[in-house]
Amino acid sequence: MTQPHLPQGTRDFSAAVVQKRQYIFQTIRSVFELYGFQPLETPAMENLDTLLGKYGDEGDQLIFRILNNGLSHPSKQAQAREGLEKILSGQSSKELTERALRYDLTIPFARYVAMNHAQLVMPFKRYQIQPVWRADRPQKGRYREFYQCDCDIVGSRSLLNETELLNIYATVFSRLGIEVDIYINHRSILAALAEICGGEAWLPIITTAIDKLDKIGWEKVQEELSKGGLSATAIGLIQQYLELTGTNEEMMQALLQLTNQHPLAKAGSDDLHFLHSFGPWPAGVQVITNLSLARGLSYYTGTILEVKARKASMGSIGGGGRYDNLTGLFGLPNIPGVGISFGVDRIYDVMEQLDLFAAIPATETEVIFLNLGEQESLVAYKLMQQLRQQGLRCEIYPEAAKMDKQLKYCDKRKVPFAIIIGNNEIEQGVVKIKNLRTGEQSIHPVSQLAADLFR
RNA sequence: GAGAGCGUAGCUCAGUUGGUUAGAGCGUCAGUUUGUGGCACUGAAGGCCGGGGGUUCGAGACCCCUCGUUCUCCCCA
Repeated sequence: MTQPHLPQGTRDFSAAVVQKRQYIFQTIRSVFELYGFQPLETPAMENLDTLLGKYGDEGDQLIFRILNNGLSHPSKQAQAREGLEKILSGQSSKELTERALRYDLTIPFARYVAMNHAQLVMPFKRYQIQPVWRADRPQKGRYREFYQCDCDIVGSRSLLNETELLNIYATVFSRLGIEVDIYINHRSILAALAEICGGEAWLPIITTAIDKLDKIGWEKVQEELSKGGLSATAIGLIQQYLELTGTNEEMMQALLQLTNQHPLAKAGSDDLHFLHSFGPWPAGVQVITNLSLARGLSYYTGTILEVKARKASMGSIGGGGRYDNLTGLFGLPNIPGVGISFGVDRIYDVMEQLDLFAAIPATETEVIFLNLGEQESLVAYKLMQQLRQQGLRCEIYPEAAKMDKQLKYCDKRKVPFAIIIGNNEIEQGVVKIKNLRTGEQSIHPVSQLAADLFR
């Protein structure tokens, strides 16, 4: 018998961790609801078809696939072998796997909207807090099972939606006490850049390269661009683009000059200008135009945003953007949408790094009844139930162990009060309350117990 | 998909250039104290040194394989 262990990249959460995580969930949920979003839950698994092709080639590789059942049945074996050949040659195989664990919450949401649009009141605002799974190699801040908290608005092109999302980010991180930079950029600006560099086809190469600027520096970005086949002139232009600095106002002006008033650049710059007009943001929150922000997911078409914690070493703790035609993938064209996501597991790690959990009130047991024997424990049990009725968190020690041991248990559990009911107390119709913090003991008539405890 | 580090008691870790019977702190259990915790003292239990193979008179240590884990790149929350 070997030691049991967890699947790679997953975790158990002990009581203290769960309470802190719940605090984060609750903060996010309450802000979502404050802004008028309604909850949605979707299944852990989706049909593989629903997910494939939505996240790029690398994303497809990271989808956890679920093996079909019943493959060993004689009637299925030939198909299964056929399927295996497909898998081995890098294709996907319906014969072996037709379902997969969800990779994010956005695509299942798009699937839901496509299926239910007739019933939905547009613009439709939903939030969703559920785990997602990715077959990534785990490392710091990266897990194979983690929670996302998404909120999206579909059926509206208004920039007020982006404004709402920025405010949701600002409110949540302000309430959690995390100082953040919210970076924003616009796909139209990147598209303009690509067109000037030779056409739309260059967009993926340019975006993936410049997205790494902060991490690998211009030299390496330049290398990657030239490997990707861009001309020296184009690379020179991109360099000028990335060197634009200053306030949003200044950057946008320089951008328009650089792109020769390209209409796409103008459109993007107008949007960013609008979003910047909504400050000031809460203390500790900054909204910053970052022209090197690109984001990998290909379905974004408008505003894109990403959140980084200022004082922590951690990748992005949130991200999102506008997509014009996500439900088009499921046969429902022309439904625009915009949404953001919170990465709870990374937010937790950041808060742990920065020691921001101090203020969370714990919900622990307030009273433990000591067990001094069979008869005594029955009396204690009845009293305990009365206190529970009144909302006091109580427990009884389940075994008539030595009092020494029971008190040590109370001590370790950090319970503030122990109640002692033995023969003596029963005969006199009283209970003894011991304050574990001070060591003081007091005698109370049974009828007075609740009143005295709540005082 | 590519690369690096680390696996010794329940936990955190020592363990010298390879050398007797593998250690500490914390935790657990028992006792000092049969109805009174925290502190202290005494004692006990607890290890195939991740697994397999190899080198050697001798391996926790060195080599190979493997599993697990952490981290970096890629990508992402």
